[in-house]
Amino acid sequence: MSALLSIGEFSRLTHLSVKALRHYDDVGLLAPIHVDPATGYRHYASAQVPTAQLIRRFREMDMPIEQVRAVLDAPDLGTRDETIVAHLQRMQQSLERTQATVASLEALLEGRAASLPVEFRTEPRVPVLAISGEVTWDEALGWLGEAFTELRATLDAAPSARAGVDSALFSEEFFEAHVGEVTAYAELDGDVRASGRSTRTEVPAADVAVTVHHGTANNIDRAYGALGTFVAERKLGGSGPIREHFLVGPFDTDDEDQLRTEVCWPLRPGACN
Amino acid sequence: MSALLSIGEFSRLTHLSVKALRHYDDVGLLAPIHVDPATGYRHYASAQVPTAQLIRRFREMDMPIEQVRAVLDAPDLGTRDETIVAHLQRMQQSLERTQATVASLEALLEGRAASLPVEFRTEPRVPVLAISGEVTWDEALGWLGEAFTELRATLDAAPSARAGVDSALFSEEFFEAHVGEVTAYAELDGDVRASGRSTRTEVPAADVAVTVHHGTANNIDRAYGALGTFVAERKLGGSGPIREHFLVGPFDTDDEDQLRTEVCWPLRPGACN
DNA sequence: TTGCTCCTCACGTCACGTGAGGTGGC
DNA sequence: TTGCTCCTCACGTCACGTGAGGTGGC
Repeated sequence: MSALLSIGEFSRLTHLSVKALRHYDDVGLLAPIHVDPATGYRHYASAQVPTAQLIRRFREMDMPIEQVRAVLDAPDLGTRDETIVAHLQRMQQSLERTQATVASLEALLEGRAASLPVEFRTEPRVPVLAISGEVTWDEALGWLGEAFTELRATLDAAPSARAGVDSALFSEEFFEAHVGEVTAYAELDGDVRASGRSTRTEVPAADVAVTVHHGTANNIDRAYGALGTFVAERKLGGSGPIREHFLVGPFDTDDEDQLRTEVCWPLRPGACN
Repeated sequence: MSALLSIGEFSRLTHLSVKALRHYDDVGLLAPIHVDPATGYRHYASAQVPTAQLIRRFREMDMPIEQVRAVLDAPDLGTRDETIVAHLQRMQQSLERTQATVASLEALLEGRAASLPVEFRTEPRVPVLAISGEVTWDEALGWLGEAFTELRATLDAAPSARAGVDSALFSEEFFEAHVGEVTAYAELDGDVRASGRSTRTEVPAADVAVTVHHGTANNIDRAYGALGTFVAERKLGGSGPIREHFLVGPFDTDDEDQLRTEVCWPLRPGACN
């Protein structure tokens, strides 16, 4: 009862272009039920129309082909729905990011410079509980959140051991290649037993220029720009990782406007003299 | 006063990767103010930081580089804001499309087949006022809207001349290549003077299978699938453009649920006997 | 027999990312 | 002098679109 359709007919039926159908065959997403061995002609079954319609809808939502395959191959409804919901959440987050970007755009377009007060400081060498890893730009916020959650769980065993706020080191490579070493850490005062990914180590001393960023991490480039410009124009720049101290972090408040992040820019040796 | 920065420093300052900065130089979006002729080393000015931050934000919203360039080069604030608003509207539309897609997904996932009643009909050859053009898939809805607006303006001069609802012909190529000839037309009863892009012509007779699609054009593939499957399984399929009659179209209602579109699938000669 | 449909390469698109292989500056 | 930073190709990615050049089916 299921009729055989040429690729052109199937295209008109499903609203997928012929080129797209050939591509879906090539990548094994939607293979015609029969291919003539002599001519290579593709023949689709009318029973494949619903699958094709699903594919078209998922691709219209920009779901990657690998994920479409995962949805189609899902062994049960729960798995399938999870994949779909995960994609929707990503779309939603993307929209929210765009909206936040638009909101932050106006100040930049009007040329309102973020004239941030800069101070100098010598950060001493301190013992810390730390988690390090190779992290990509896009996953950095999530990675930090998990790392601090883990550090906090470990520190709960010895609450008096913590001597500083959640902090992080970002390697130069992390900024320049958008993938590189990131270290989440908390300064220690007392003793604590490392567990999980966390290790006891030390953060070296450094002369730094410091400014405080107010608000969400999405706009922290403005503080970086102001701080880096300030340092560069005075020829004070050094090398080494950039530090951030989360004076008021996501664990402390749900109000993004209340967030406070200290950005510490490394100075060349002797810059503070 | 504006300091010179190496590409690495500028990267850390602006949060743009080194690779991205080189690319923006290659395409002429953000050129360093100085390039060492001997070594090829790029040197950026700290005064370029705000421009870089703008670029980063626009790219974060997935604005194409050509549009970012247009925004940066905008001769006045009005032009600039127009470009930005246009991009935001596209983002918004994309979101709305996704939401609509999600809504329509459930029926498909649950396998609820659209069991649409199909009837056969012989469409006679009729005189029409028509606008034709090569149209791409994505612009089709907008093109049809403009075409019908223009046809209606012309028909206003002779209101009694119209004999049918807004209709359209879609070439096979339009479905198979997602670009091809589309014709918007209205059947004529009396005389009318063609103007603008519109011409007086005729739509040929055709035996067709017909079903009525309820709701927005985004889901019309379901009617196509049901109708095309019906025709194919009975081996009735012919060639030629597919017709749509907008029984209740966007000019008639603002309620998407009220929309009614007749889809007419061409049959082979003699299929109606 | 003539178009027409379909086929398979091969390359282009977009905004970079990923190495490879090599040179100047401190 | 030794790394380190920076450089330029050349190619990969993703989901197709765009021809080019060629063959079977009605």
